Amino acid sequence: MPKPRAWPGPPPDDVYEFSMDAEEAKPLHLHRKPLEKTSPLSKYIETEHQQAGLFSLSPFDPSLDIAVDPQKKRRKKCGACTPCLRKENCGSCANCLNRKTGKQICKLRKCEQLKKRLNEWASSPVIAGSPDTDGAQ
DNA sequence: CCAAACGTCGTC
DNA sequence: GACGACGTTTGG
Repeated sequence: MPKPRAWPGPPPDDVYEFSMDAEEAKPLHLHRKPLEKTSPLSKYIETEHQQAGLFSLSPFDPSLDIAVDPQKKRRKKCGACTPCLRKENCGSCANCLNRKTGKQICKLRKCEQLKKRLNEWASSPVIAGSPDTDGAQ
């Protein structure tokens, strides 16, 4: 078994079952922009800051977002944690030294949220700022 | 199209 | 359990 792995790709999802409404059935353009097209990083960060410190409840239902493909949707940096605030890479960590092969962001810039597993992150009721010294596990 | 970065699997 | 490597996704 050279490289069995799990699935080399997604299952037979050659077609989607969503209703092809005239409004959404627009031509697939030339690129693949599923959703969130007009979301500048700056705007995104601002939103995160607000949600992280000003709003306890999300303005939108996160369930709808993950309902699309929770296991395939890639998360983005929160932009509010210390690592995210870092603008330059350290250039000394393994990721920086092996960025070409490792293809990963500098360890010092790795978002606290992304460090957690998708399951843990999805289970977290709050957004960062909760180290929780209870050590539940 | 390319570079950067995330997600998952394999190995130590 | 942590780290490394590779594939894939995402943004410019």
